[in-house]
Amino acid sequence: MRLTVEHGFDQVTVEAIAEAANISRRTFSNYFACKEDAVLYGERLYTRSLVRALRERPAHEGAWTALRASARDLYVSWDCRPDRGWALRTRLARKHPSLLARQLTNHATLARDLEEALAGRVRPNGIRPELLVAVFLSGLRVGLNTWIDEEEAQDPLRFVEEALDEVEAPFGR
Amino acid sequence: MRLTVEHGFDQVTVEAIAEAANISRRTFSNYFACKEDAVLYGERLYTRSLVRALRERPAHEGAWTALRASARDLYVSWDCRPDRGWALRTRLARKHPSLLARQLTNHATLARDLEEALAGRVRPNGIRPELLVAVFLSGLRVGLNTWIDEEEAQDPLRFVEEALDEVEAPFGR
DNA sequence: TGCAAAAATGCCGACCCTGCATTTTTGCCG
DNA sequence: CGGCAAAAATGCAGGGTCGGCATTTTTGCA
Repeated sequence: MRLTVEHGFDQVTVEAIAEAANISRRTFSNYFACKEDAVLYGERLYTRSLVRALRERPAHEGAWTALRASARDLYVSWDCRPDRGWALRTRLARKHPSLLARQLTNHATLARDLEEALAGRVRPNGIRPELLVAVFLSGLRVGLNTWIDEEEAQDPLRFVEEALDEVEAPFGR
Repeated sequence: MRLTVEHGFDQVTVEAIAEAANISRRTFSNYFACKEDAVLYGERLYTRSLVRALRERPAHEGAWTALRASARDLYVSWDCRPDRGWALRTRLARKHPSLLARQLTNHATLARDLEEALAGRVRPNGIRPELLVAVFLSGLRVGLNTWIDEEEAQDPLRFVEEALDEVEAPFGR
């Protein structure tokens, strides 16, 4: 991230990252498939935390309730102080297609993991897990994007909750 | 697609594609940024058609109605006979992360185009276009995936409509 | 202390991607 | 029909990425 901020993502070579980390070019490849993965590594950690948070919700909670609660839990577990790096990474991904692509892939993986973690929970109207998770992640994503668009000024959780309310509400229900 | 089916996606080099198409390696790059783009080119055409279909819906229709109708319109414009290649490509993308990544990127582009094409339409409960489109595309994707999981036996539209009904229904609305 | 497993490294070949200069093809006008 | 400018295709070279394989260095532990 430091090198990227200093020189721009495209200018940073894997070799430079390896050197800055005092490892060989080859060793870098033992850990990351590409530059993109290295930059997005932090994101990966968060997605795992989210899945863990969901698994740890009480078993009696419904799927949707548990999903929303796990987002809150994760946020609280950061002491309600979101990682600045997170916003930085997302801004970067907006500018660099290759990063975005990798981020989308991570998102897809997260979706599958969440679906799995929902096993056994009651779902609104029996909606399929894939659909429920997709709706949830859409809300999460749009909420966080809004937060970033607002220069990260306020509480990200607020924006996320708003977006989730918004997907919950429509269709004259 | 032919080369991919014959030798496997990973084994096919850009050079081989160029040769099979009787163009030079360099010319390939003038048209596609990478192998993945070439394979997914057909998909790109469909997404464009979908956006066009949406634009051509009567202006008085609400956003959600227009979205659902445009999916039907597109399907009908294929004479209700879905492209076999489409299923083939999606199956391929399931196995190859690099293809999946590219497909997800295309999906993101499609989402932005649809949001734009929704301008001026009334949206359920005033939900943001990003969210509405995300919900719609989730339904579309899950529906089509279901169709593929069922060996493309039945009418894909049926699965799509079911999935869309499903995202429309929950949350006790 | 010694040694086997794990991690890191070096080297290399195959490929991908792009900019630039050059050649070929096209489209069209007089 | 010939000529010509624009567009398309090509060749080439440079800089990167990725991954296999053999080798060396570190680690963890009996």
